[in-house]
Amino acid sequence: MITLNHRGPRPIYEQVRDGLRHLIVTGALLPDEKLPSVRTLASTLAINPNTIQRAYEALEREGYLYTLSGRGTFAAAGRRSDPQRQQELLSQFDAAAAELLFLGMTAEELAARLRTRKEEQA
Amino acid sequence: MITLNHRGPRPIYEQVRDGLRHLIVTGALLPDEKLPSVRTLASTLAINPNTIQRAYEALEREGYLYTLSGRGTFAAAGRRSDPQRQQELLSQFDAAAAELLFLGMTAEELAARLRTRKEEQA
Amino acid sequence: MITLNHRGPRPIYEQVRDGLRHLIVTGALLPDEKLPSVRTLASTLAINPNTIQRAYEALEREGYLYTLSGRGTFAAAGRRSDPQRQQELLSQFDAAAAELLFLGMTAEELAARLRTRKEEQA
Amino acid sequence: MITLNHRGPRPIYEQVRDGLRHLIVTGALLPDEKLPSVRTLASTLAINPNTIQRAYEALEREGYLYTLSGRGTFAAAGRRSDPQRQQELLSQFDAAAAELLFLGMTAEELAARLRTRKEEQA
DNA sequence: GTGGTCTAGACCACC
DNA sequence: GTGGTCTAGACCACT
Repeated sequence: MITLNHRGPRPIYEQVRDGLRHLIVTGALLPDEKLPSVRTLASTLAINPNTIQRAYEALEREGYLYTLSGRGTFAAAGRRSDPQRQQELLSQFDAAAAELLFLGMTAEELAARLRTRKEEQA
Repeated sequence: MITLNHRGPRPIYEQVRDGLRHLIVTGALLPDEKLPSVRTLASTLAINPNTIQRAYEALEREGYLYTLSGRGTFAAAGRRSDPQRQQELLSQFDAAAAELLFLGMTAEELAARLRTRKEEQA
Repeated sequence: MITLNHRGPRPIYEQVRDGLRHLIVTGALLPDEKLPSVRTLASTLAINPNTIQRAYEALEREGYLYTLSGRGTFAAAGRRSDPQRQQELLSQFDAAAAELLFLGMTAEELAARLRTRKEEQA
Repeated sequence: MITLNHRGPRPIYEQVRDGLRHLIVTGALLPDEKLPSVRTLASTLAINPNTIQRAYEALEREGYLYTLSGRGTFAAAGRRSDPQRQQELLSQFDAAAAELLFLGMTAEELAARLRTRKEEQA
């Protein structure tokens, strides 16, 4: 489920986009699983269908979703492409890791956390 | 060195704050090392001293800096505890890791990256 | 060989048509070489024979193919004149060239690419 | 100036996007030149501001435009980045060139056309 | 003034 | 039914 914060500066469509992306990359939505229709999700989240549409469109552009016209929207399988996005993620990963290490966590703790994550997704 | 992006929506002071924090947590600025004065850094980056001041204040509030009045501003040492910040960082770490794993990276690759990072900081 | 993208909005028959035209104009299919039958190609590509038929008809209309009834379908030779198509191709050529030059490629690089292309076809 | 075809399958926002991109890459809009405001261009073209906004948004994502908040939208300078777009353009360039050569144009004619293009942009 | 976001409601093509 | 596009009109933050 996706929770929205209507206050605050983050646009709703970004929150929806990031929430859906999270569901996909963590395996909560399996490859080729159908997502709710634009209208359904819109009424579930109590927002306008256009806003959902915008999130779907962004995720399709990024390759996390695909559309079969007239049939619906589906989760894509993982891939190696888009080096730019991968670079951005590695920067985020490094920055978070560096600060966590600075704050006293050990590399072993973080590696263990990685393994847990991997198992959950598998 | 800190690079600023004057275009784009991110406020300049956030970019300065994050850039300085990055220098501190990666060990580029050692504990108790003196930072450039507000005016010096402002002229180096060609921006308003108030903007620098705001970044310094934020980092001092977060505990990454301390100020000795009349002497200057200095990098703090790690090992402080701010559970909220730590929680936020772990979320960022998990999110980036999950997506990188989805995109085909292995947990081993990421763990190796952690070790490299740790050595650079040590 | 022709690769089809079943996702995405482009009709299949257009993809087949463009793929075949590409084989012909690059010399992969020589003039008067026999193309696979509608049924054969349909089963190779795992799509409906009607779709192949539609692509063949379009290419025959454009002059890239000819059909001998009862004998099969054959690649035509070049040097035909369809000023409208040529105009369209020149527009595409100009547009792609302009953007590539804008992105930093040099006219020499593109001219060299033309020569390579010509040699492959010869 | 941009001409729109309201009939036909091409979405209007794509026509606007491609038209503006063409103005930028051919040098009709110089780097850092201000584009008309969303509302102005919308009324000029007699379409809804949201449609213009969508075109501007796409071009900013692609790096052909940049926005200074509250100030306006400006043409970006050429760059080398986005290898994916460059690859796509090279494919279009090759496909158009191959068919033009097949139809009887010579590599010299096309190279001369490239030089003309380059001069116009310079 | 500028761009950015959101809502409401409509129409289309495809299945 | 599905996604995709467009219009109309509103509100926001920033300069």
